[in-house]
Amino acid sequence: MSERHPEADPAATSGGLVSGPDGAEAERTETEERIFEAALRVFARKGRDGARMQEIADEAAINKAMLHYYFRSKDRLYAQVFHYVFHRFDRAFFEAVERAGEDSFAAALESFVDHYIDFIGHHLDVLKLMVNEFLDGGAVIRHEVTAMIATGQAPPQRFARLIARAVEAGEIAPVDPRHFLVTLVSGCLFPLIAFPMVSTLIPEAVDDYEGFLEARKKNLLDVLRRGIEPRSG
Amino acid sequence: MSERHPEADPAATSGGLVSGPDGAEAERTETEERIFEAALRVFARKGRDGARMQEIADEAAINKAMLHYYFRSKDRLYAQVFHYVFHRFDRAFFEAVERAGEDSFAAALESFVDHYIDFIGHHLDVLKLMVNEFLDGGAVIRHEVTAMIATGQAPPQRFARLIARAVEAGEIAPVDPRHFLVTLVSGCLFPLIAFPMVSTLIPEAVDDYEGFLEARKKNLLDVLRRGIEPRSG
DNA sequence: GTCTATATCTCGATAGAC
DNA sequence: GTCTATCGAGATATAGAC
Repeated sequence: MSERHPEADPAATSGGLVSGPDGAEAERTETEERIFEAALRVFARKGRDGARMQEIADEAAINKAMLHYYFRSKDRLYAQVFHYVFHRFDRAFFEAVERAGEDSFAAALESFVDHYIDFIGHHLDVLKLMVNEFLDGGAVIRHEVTAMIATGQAPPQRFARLIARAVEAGEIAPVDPRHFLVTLVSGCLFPLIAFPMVSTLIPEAVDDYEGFLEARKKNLLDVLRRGIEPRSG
Repeated sequence: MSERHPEADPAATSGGLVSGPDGAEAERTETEERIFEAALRVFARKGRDGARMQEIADEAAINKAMLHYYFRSKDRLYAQVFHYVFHRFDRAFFEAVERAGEDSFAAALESFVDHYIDFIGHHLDVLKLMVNEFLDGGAVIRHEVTAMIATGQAPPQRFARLIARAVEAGEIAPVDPRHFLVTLVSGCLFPLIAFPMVSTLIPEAVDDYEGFLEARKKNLLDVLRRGIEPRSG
C-alpha cells in the first residue's frame, strides 16, 4: 500500500471495493468490476452530471460502447454505483461501531476513530461520492437514510445511544450525544475531503499520507477524550 | 432572516454576497449581480462541469444569451465566481480570526466559532463551491492557497501561531496547533456540508436552522474548550 | 463480448432582429 | 440590452460487423 496521498497514485482511491470474499455484493465479471470502479472514481470527482461516459471508459481502459452493453445507461450506472456506495459508507460506520465493542467508552471511542479513519482514508471515493450528493441537495441520501433510520437500528442512532449510556453512567461528561457524534465524525471525515487545503497547512501529509492518518487519529482522540472527561465537582 | 434551512428557501444560500457597501468587489450592474449569484448557486450545487448555463439562466430569471453577453463564456463565468468565492472564504476565516482578538485564548476560540459558523452557515454556497473544488482535485485551490501561504500571513497560519503561543504560555494543553485547527474547522464546516445526513439525526435542524447553528457552536465549543484545558499535574 | 460507425440529443456559443 | 433562432461541438446511446 502506497504511503503517498492517493491522488498522487491514480486508481488507488477506491481500494478494491467491489470484489472480495465478503459476499454482500452482487457477483460481477472482471470487466463489469473494472467499469464499476472506474465509474466510482469519475463520479466521485465530477459528480453525477459532470462525469463523462468517455472518461469512465478511458479510466476502465475499455471501449465506450461496453459501458452501455453492461449498464445500459449513465443513469443506471450511477444508480448502481451510488446505491453500492451508500451501503458501503453505512457499513464502514457500522463496522467501526461494532469493533468499538462494549468496553469502556474511551476504548470504544479510540477503536471507532481508528477503524473509521482507516477505512474512509483508504476509500476516499466512497466519501467523495457521498459528499457530491450532499452538495446536490442530498434528496437521494435523505431518502435512503430515512428508510435506514426508520428501523431504529441505524448505526448512527446506535452510536448515539452508546454515548448517551456513557453519559448516564457518569463515565463521560454530560454532552449532547448527537452533537458529540457529529463533531466526532466531522473530525474524521472533513480533513480527508479538504485535503487540498489541509495539505497546505500540513505539507508532509502529501508524501506521508499514512502518517497523516495516524496523526489525525491521535490528535482528534486526544482533544475529544479530554473534552468529555467527567469532572470531579 | 429565515429560521428554516436555506434549501427550504431557494435563493437564500448566498446571502447577498456580491453587493453591499464593503467596497472590495468590482462594481456590477443589477443584472450582472443576479447572474453572478445565480451562477454561484448552480456551480455550488453541480460543480464546474455539472452546471448548465440554461440552469443558471433560469435561476437568474434571464435569457440564456445574456449570460454570454455579460460573461462571454462558461469558463470565464466560473473563473470569476470561483475567484470571488475563494477570497470570500478566506476573508470569512480572516475576519473570524480578527474578531477573536487577543484576549484569553478561550475567548478567542469562542469568538472564532461564533463568527465562522455564522458566516458560513448563512453563505453555504461559498462553502459548497470550495468543497466541489476539493472533490475535483483542488488544483485551483492549491494554486491560490500556495500563493496566499507564501506571504506567511495567511489567516490559517496566523491562527495556528495564536494556538502555538497559547500552548507555550501554558494557557492550554500542549496540542499540535495545526491539527487542533483542522479539528476546529472540521467541526464548524462539515455539519453544514453533511446537512442532509445530519438532519436525519437532528431532525429539528430543518425547521430551526438558526437554533441548529447555535447548538453546533455551543456543543463544539464545550468539547473543544475542555479538550485543551491545561492539566494541573 | 468487443469494436467502429453513426444516429440523436444536449449544451455552449453566436448571429441578427428589435 | 434583450430576445429568438440556430450553428456546431460534444455528449449519450444504438446499430451492426466481427
